[in-house]
Amino acid sequence: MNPTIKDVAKYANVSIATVSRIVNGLPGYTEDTKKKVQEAIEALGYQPNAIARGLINKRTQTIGVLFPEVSGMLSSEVLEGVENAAHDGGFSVIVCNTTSSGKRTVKYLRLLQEKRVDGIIFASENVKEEYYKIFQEMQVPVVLVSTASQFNLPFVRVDDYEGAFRATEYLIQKGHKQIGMIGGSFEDPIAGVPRMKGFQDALEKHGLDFTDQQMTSNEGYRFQNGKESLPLLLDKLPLMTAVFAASDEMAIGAMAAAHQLGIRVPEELSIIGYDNLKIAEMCYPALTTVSQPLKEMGQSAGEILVKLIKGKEKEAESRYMPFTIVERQSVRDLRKK
Amino acid sequence: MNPTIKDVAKYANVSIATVSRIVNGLPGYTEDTKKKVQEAIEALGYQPNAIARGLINKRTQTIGVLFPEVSGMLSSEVLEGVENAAHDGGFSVIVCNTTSSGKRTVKYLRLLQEKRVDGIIFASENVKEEYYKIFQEMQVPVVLVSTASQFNLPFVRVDDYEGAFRATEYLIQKGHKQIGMIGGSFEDPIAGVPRMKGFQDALEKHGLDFTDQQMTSNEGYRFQNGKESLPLLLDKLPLMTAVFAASDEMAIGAMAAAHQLGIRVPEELSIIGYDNLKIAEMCYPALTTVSQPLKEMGQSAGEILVKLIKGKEKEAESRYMPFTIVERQSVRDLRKK
DNA sequence: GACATTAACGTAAACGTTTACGTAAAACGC
DNA sequence: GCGTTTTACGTAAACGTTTACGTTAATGTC
Repeated sequence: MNPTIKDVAKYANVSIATVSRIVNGLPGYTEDTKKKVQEAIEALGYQPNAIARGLINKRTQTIGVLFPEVSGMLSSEVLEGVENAAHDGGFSVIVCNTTSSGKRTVKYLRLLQEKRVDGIIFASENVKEEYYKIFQEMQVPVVLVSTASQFNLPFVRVDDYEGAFRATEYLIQKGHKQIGMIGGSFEDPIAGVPRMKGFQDALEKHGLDFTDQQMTSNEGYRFQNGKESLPLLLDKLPLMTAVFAASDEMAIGAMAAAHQLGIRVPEELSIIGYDNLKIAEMCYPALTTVSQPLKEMGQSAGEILVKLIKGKEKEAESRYMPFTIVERQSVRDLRKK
Repeated sequence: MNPTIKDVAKYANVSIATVSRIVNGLPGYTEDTKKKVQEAIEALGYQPNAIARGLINKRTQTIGVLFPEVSGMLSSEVLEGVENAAHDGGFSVIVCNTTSSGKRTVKYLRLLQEKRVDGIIFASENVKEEYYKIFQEMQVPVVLVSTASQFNLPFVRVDDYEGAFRATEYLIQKGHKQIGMIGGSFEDPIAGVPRMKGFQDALEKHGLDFTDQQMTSNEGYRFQNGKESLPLLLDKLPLMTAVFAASDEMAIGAMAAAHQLGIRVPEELSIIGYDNLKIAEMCYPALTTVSQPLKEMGQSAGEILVKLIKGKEKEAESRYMPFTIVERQSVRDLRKK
C-alpha cells in the first residue's frame, strides 16, 4: 500500500500535523525537523493522497470539460488549449463526450457533480435551462466556449456574424457577384443563424440581392453535408462563381463535389471555409478560410475558469477572440484576368 | 452546501448506515423505509460525494490517459474510443497531454498517482524504464495503445510490420515496380522501424531490389515532413511511379508537393498512406491507405483496462487489431492501360 | 411458550488528510 | 529573574462516506 502521512510521521518521529505543515509549506518547524521529515518522505516514497485532501479542502483540483464529440477536429484543438491552461493552473481535466445528446449531458453533469469538480468548461452545445439549473446547484464556475447563452455565463468565442460577414465581403472584393452559401442549421444559434445572417447582410450591404435560393441549410457541418449541398446550390444558382461554407469540413466536401463534377477550384469556382482546421492547409487546393484560434480559445477558457475558481475574479469576464481570414488557394481573384 | 448523507438520515429519521445501504442497493431495510429515504433524497437533492467514497473504497472510478498530443487527429480518435469504453464501464477519464517530452510524462504520472486513478492508458509514446517503475509503484493496471514495450504490459495495436508489408504488396500488385517510401524515424520502434522493414521485405519478396536510395526517414509524421520528403525522393528515384508514406499526413503532404510540381496523382504518381484518418477521404484525390481502427483501438484498450480494474481478468490480454487497405483514388492500376 | 434464527436497523471506527486549539519550551523585555 | 510573547510542536476534530459489529424486535420451530 502507499505510505500515508502517518507512516512518515512515525518514521521521522514527529506528529502528522508537522508533516502536513512541511508538505504544505506552512510555518511552524525548525530546519532540522524539516530535513528529517523530507528524508522520511524520500525514504518511504510518500505521495499525499489527493482524495483525502479533496475531502477536507472541498477542492479536487479537477475540472470537467463537456464536448459534443471528442474526436471532431474542432473539439480536439479546443481541448488541447483547455488542458494546457488547466495544467498550468494546477488542475486536471476530465473529458466528457456528450455526443450531442441531451440525455448524456445531464448524466455527465451529475457525474461531475458527484466527483466534485471545481469548475466546468462547456463547449459547442446549446445551454438548455435544465443544464443551467444544474450549474447553479453545483455552485461551481462555468465557462462556455464557442457558445453563448441566454444565461449570464462567461464565454469565449469569435463573433460568428462578423466572421461570416467578412468572409462574404472578401469574396465580393475579389469580384464575385454570384455567391452561394452552404449554411448550417436555422436551429443553431451559434454556428447556424449568425453565419447565415452575416452572409446575407454582407451581400445586401454591397448591393447584391439575396434570395433564399442561394443558400442551403444543413443539420450538421460535416464533409458529407458540404458534398451533398454543392450540387443543390449549383442547381439553384447556375452562374455561381463562389461559395461560402459555414465550416471547413463542408467547404472541403464542396470541393470534393466540384472535383467530381469536373468543376475546377478555384478557376471555375471559388470556395471559402470557416474554422481553419488543420485540414484546411492540407487539402488541394489549400483552403482559404476564416480562422478561429481554436487552441487559444480553449486556453483562454481554461485560464478564465482557473481564475474564477481561485476566486481572483468575482465577475465573469467574457472574451471575443479575433478571427482572421487566411488566404490560401481556393479563391480566385476575378478582377485580375 | 450540498446535502450530505447525514442530512438525508435526519430528514428521513433513520441512521446514515441505512441511507448508505439504500443508496448502494445493499439489503437490510423494509420497503417503507426505502421509500422514506428515497423521498428524503429527492427532497434534498442529495448526491453522494464521490470523493468521500473514493477515500474509503480506495477506488476513484477514474482512469488517466496519456497522449503525446491531444489534438493530433490520431490521438483524438483513440481518445474518443477510450472515453466511450470508460464511460460504459463507469469510469471517468482524465486526459494528460505529454507533448512528447519525458519530463512532463513523469510529472503527469505523479499527478495521476496522487489523484489515485484506478488505471492508466498509455498511448503512442515509448515506455521508458522510468515510467515502468512508476507503474509498478502505483499498483494499477496499465494498457498500452499503439505501442508495445520491452515490459510485460498489455497492449492494443495493429501489426505495423504487416500493415506496411501489405501496403507495399498492394502497390506491387497494381503493377508498380519503382516504389519509394516516405518513412518515419529509425529511433521509433513503433511507427518507424517496423513500417520501413515491412516495406523493404515486401519489395525483396517480390524480387524488387531495395536500396536505401528509395526511402527517406523523418523525425515526425506530419504534413510538412511528407511535403519536404517527396522532392528528395524524386531526386533519388526519378522513375518512381508509386510512394508509400508511413502516415496519412505525410501522404497528403506528398500529394501537396506533387501538385506543386505539376505531377498528377494518381496518373503519374500513386500514393498510399497509413492510418486512415478522417482527412484521408476528404482530400483530393481521396487517399488509399492502410486503415487502423483508431476508435476501436481506444475502445478496446478502455475495455481491457476496465476489466483489469474490476479484477475480472488476472492476466493481461493483448490485442492485435486488424488493419485493412481502404482503396480510394490515389493509386493507379498500371496493369490496365 | 421457550428458544433459536433472521431481519432491520443503529453505533462507531476507519479512510488520509487539514487545521483549530492547547501546551511546553524558548526567546524576549525590563 | 520574572512575566510576556513567540515558536515549535502535538492532540483531536472534522470532511462524507462504508462497513463490521451490536442490539432489538420480529419470525420461526418444536
